[in-house]
Amino acid sequence: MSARPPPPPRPRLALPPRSAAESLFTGAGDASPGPLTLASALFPSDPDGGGGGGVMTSSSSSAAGATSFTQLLIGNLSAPPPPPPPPQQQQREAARGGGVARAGPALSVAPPPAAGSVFTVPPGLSPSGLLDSPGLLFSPAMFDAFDVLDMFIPDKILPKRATRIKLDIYFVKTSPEGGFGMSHREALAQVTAQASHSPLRMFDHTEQPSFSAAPTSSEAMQHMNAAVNMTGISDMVMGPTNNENVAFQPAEASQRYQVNAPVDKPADDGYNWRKYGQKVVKGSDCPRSYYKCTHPNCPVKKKVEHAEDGQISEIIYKGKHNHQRPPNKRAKDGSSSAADQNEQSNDTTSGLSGIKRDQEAIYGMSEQLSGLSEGDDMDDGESRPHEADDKESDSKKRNIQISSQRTSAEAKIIVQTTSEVDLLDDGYRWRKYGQKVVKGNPHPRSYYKCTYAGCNVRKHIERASSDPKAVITTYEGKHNHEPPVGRGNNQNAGNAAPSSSAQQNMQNLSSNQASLTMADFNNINQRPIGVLQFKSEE
DNA sequence: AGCCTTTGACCAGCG
DNA sequence: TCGCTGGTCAAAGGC
Repeated sequence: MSARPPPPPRPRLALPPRSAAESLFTGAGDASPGPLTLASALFPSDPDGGGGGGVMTSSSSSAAGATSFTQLLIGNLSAPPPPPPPPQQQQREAARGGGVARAGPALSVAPPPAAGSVFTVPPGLSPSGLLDSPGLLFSPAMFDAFDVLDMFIPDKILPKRATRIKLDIYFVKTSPEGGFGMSHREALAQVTAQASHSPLRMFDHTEQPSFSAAPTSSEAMQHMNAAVNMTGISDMVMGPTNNENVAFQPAEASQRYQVNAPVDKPADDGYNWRKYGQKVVKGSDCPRSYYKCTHPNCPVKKKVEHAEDGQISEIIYKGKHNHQRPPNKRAKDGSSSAADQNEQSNDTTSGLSGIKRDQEAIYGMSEQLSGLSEGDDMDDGESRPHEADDKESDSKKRNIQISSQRTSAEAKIIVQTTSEVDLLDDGYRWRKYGQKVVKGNPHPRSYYKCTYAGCNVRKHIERASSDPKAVITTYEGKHNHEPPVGRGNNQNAGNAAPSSSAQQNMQNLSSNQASLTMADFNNINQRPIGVLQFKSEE
């Protein structure tokens, strides 16, 4: 062991004694604990509590210096930032923790130097900056902290360890280049927001809590405005400056999904469908319609569920078109469809109304993402339907299903892909508030809520029972805010600089980032709480 | 005439 | 084996 300069003082996070954590799980009150409340509860001033090995532990005596999480943050923010370590040191630190060191702008979460140490933040790094850091990546070793959490959470709630790691790697944020083009996750988030421009309706899911995401009038107004100003999915996907590809960066898979986003989509998805069945499915009073693509030998089907008010509540695409999009019927009478326009140019504008464009965006996104299911190498551009022939087998293997859902009350988008990280890191900040293992699927669903104050958007992430790598993310509600600075869209314009002042940092932190911080640091901690929240919130 | 929807029946998977 | 459920078929009818 070569002598390493003693690191500067770092904030330390410590798990509370078991009793403290249990007190949370047992539900001390109806009110859901806020992130900082959780922080205070989970990171009490008493550092001598239980816990064990792992990243976040209280075994370190130096943890006595840490009081509350807030104080930790304050302390970190207040301390004059020492000069950042040289890049070599950062890399060493990243490698030491077993994490994936990625080139990125000066940001890495220092992995635990040794068992029994605590989660550390590199010197000069503010918590908000940490969260916003494109290069942020929690090392696998950090997930060992879940060992500690095993003490607090019943086995029935937590999945097996391996799965847990996968699930909670969600808060890993990767940036291969340090800079961010708009990723599909961000585009997806925007799609979500746009998808929800329509009046909202409550979803009632079987075997899962229904989410109340009733919009406020201000939200509705905001989205009305957004609808007016909306420029379409192409803007979302391509980013503000150019037609950059949208790169999918699955954490576990090596394939790189990529979308050269078409500009706009027709009101329908551009294909012709024939309804071949309708069924009332269990748990829903609304019928589900089954459609096939009318193109000969095209295997694509879609299921459309309707809400009670007759509006489409869910669309699930299955399969992939093995043909080109047929000419739009409307072209016959002289008006080219958006799909036609889309194929003819990259013009991002159309005269469609916001809501209609919204719907198109969903369909378009679905289609684009559906194309993503093809092949492992998407680097060369969009996988279009007519390219599917030689990739069909691969498509079948992946069995990617993309669905977009909208109702009069709520918008849902389901994307099943092999990438989990992308789906979680959609540009917004999420707090995990629950998890549930549903019948027929050994993998738990995870429930997330947007951490932005007053934002009711939620999403749940479900693993396919057949393929643990396949993740279905369902968005519910609509964001009443833009993606937080430093994540999401802002990443397109480069790396968001941390707030210049500690005060600003704390403001940001208290409103959003601290929430995410705690959600990230205590993902599992919050699960049981979230389960309890289901009842109280509904 | 062609295409689509409707709708009851049928099939397959699963517990 | 039986019942349940989701998915599909196919005849009939409508546009």
